[in-house]
Amino acid sequence: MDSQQDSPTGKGSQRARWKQDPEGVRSNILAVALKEFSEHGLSGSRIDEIAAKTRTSKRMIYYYFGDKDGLFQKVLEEAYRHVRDGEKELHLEDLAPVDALRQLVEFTFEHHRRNPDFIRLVMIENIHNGDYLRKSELIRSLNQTAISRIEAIYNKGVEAGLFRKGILPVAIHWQISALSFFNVSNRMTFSQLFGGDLFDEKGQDQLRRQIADSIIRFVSSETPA
Amino acid sequence: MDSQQDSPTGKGSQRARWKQDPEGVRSNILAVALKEFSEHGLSGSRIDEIAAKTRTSKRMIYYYFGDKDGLFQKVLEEAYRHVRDGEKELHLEDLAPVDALRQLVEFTFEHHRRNPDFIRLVMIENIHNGDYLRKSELIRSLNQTAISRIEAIYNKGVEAGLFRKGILPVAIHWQISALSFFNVSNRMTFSQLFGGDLFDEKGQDQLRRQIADSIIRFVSSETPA
DNA sequence: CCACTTATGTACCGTTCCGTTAATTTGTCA
DNA sequence: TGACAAATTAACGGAACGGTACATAAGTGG
Repeated sequence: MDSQQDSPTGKGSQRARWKQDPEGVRSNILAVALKEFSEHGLSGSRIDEIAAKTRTSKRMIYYYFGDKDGLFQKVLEEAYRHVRDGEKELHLEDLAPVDALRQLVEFTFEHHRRNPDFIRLVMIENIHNGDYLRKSELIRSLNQTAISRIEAIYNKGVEAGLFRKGILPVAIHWQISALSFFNVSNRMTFSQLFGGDLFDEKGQDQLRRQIADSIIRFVSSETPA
Repeated sequence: MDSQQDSPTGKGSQRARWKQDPEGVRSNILAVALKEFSEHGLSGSRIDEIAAKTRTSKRMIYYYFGDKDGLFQKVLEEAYRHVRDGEKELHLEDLAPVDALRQLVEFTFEHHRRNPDFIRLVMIENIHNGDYLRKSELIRSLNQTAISRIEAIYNKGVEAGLFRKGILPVAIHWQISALSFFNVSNRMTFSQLFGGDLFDEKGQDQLRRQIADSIIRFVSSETPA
């Protein structure tokens, strides 16, 4: 969720020191809209409010994105891309299966934790029955790597006799996602109902290790130390 | 989310065959509003639309609930009460720790699955930073039983040498909630990104057993059969 | 430097939507 | 049965909001 200062169209931009800056305006709108949507939801956000926080005018939003739905659609796509990009920092190829899995779980946990805007956007998208995701070819293509990454680790672990057979990689991914996602999505209500101890810095460290343990135990053929 | 047919004020009602029916109207509004809010969110819902689906008029909503926020507040409280009531069916006292825990997990999983409206309401409440929950004295009081129920099972398990020490009951509850909640809350996006196999009847049966296994393994001192 | 496309700002329109005003009907109880 | 409170209806006001019309500036290619 940084971007934005690269106004004069970053990509090998031949045209420097311009007054007009389509790409910059576009991405500025997207950044503001992401924040606004993730804060207030789709119908809770106001186009006028978004426009006001932009460096440009309301007219530009309609010029580039057509309407409110179109804007939300693009915001969602941009957010998915940004988050999936972040996951590329992860390199697990030469780790032992158990270490790789622990690494993956803890990374996912932290990654979600650092991107609450994205999480909230996905919550909102789920409230809208995934309608905007459905319309996006782009996004579906970004996600199969998550499964194959797990599959590689899992298969390696099974071959080494460390993991038990018969678990679907997608089920492992589901469980990792669930725990990492819930940690952000339901923080507000959970901490109000059951106290905030799990969510301060120390609590989160414990939780992160704990869910990594949990996932490892889940797939292990024996109890891990 | 049944209720509602008990119009002539259910509670040992002395006044039968009435034309006016305050309690009936009130609960009819709440039922319609629950559905509407859980479907469209707080700002996405229209008071006029709710009123239209009611057996009464818009004015009555304001008469009984003040404004939109007040209505949402009461809907939330009502939903929590209803769901917590449903949990009273559960009796685990005389089961062995492992069986009790499995029972509790599978029950929670199914219970969430059967109450998607409630789940969606909680998602919405989280998007609004838990503001409405915060204002409700009522709700907080309903929830401590969830923790003590787990604590009883866990302590029994530890004493019997079946469970390992050093886990917080609230962390166990957190994990059960996360898995059961995510299963409903993120169904739309998850199934679109990774396929729907986990969510048909067979997939859900497997998932339910699987997460029960997972929780049990998590607390166990040894690998379970 | 001119014709044409792309980008941007201003002012405005029609509708939706929350909430209210004012009056009426229904029931209570002394 | 009549005074008073509770419940309910119909119609409306006014602000908020999504979207557009129109004018114009900035940039491009010939």
